[in-house]
Amino acid sequence: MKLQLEIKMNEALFLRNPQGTELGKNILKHGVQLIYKTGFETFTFKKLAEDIGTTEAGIYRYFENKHKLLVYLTAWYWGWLEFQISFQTNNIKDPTVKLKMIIKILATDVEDNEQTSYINESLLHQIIIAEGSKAYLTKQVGEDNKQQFFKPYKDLCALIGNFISECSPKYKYPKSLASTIIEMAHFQNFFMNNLPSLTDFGKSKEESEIISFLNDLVFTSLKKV
Amino acid sequence: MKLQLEIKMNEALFLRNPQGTELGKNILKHGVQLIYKTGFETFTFKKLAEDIGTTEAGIYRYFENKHKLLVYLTAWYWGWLEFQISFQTNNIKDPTVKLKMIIKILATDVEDNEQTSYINESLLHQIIIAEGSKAYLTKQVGEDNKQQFFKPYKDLCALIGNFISECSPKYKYPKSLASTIIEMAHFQNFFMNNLPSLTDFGKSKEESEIISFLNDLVFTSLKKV
DNA sequence: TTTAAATGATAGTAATACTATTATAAATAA
DNA sequence: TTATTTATAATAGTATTACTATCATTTAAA
Repeated sequence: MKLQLEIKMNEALFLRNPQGTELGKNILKHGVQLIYKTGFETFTFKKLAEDIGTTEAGIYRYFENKHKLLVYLTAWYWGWLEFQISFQTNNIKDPTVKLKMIIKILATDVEDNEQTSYINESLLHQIIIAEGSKAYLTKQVGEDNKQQFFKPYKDLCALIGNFISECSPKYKYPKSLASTIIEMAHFQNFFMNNLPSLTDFGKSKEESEIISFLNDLVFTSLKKV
Repeated sequence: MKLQLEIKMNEALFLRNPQGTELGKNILKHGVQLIYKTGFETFTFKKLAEDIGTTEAGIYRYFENKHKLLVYLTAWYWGWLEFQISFQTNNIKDPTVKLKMIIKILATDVEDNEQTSYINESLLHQIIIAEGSKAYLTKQVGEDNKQQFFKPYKDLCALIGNFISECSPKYKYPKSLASTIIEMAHFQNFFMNNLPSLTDFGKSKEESEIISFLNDLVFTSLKKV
């Protein structure tokens, strides 16, 4: 049995549902590849169209502009990740164990390059590390937020925050600690690979060290006071 | 006595030293204002030229492109901040007290809008919060790093890392904790104001709470094990 | 089989991100 | 003081980006 995972996306993110057509899926697939390859700044719909073998106008029928595409991809990623987490931590009761697993999932490169989906999650994970913040670090963040574009991210953050509170009901900053974990799982990875002196992992470049760092950070904070 | 603070900048960041001429200073001054107002994405040299009352070509004589200007401003900011820190924590011996002060400086909005300098540090601080990461979240980060564009940021991080090690010599992740503090001082502020459910400060919107959060994060981590 | 939906092909516009040239004003050195 | 460098202004021009519009054709659904 091969099950195609279709993540329900916020309809305001696109003009035409890209998950519903061939061209749409190609936009997502090649979009991920091209953004990964060239970076978001130099990525254009024209280049993407050439890559796919369609026209610029064709892509504009799906996405209003490249910012929307980026927000779409990040939303897709967070939705996908929450699914991964709920799947992998299913049946685990101990919130401490659960939190540890979440940290590991967050900070581990996605290798499982399953071709089930039109989106290469491994590349998308790299995109989120390097470009993800740009989805909200804009002047339109308020508008975008009103339209619920960041809901998957906020949901994940809330989920993690709840486990933190379960672990340590008296801890005062569960949500901020949750967003810190998420952001740092990515930033420490980016730093390790690109600005290594900002981390303690520059030599080894092992993501396992990032996991240790985050575990230390979280579980000393939660040590029942 | 009114002393003009001139921060020595990496020469590869500009074509002509903007701190040395009137137009140059205007580019910095109005550049900060305009980036603050419109956001980095919609900011262009043309608009900046109109603002200043000069021409696009005039600005290109100082900066190769807007990315270089952003990197310049971030480098200036980190240089300025390190000066602020070394000034304000001078004569303090206890590394714990020092670290606390640094966290406070990092997470406190710059209000002191002194007109000594052509750069409005208060606005620049806001720019760093919202746009700062874009200086290094690019495909050219490796090149830019080779040219030492991020040295002021790395120096500050090293400085904080050293205080962390002084506080707690056995702590294993001083640099990563330092970069986490720096980044989170800004990100939690951005989240608090724009995506409040990612923090625990959405109601109050008090930066003092961010400081408490960071202090808790750091000093539980450093509790002599 | 009709009709609608999706795509392709082509064109066009305004703004962006630059480069180049030439003239002029202001500061500085001889 | 004049000569000369340095900084700026004025203008023009190009390639690319970020779109919008139109119409023909293919594909799929009713």
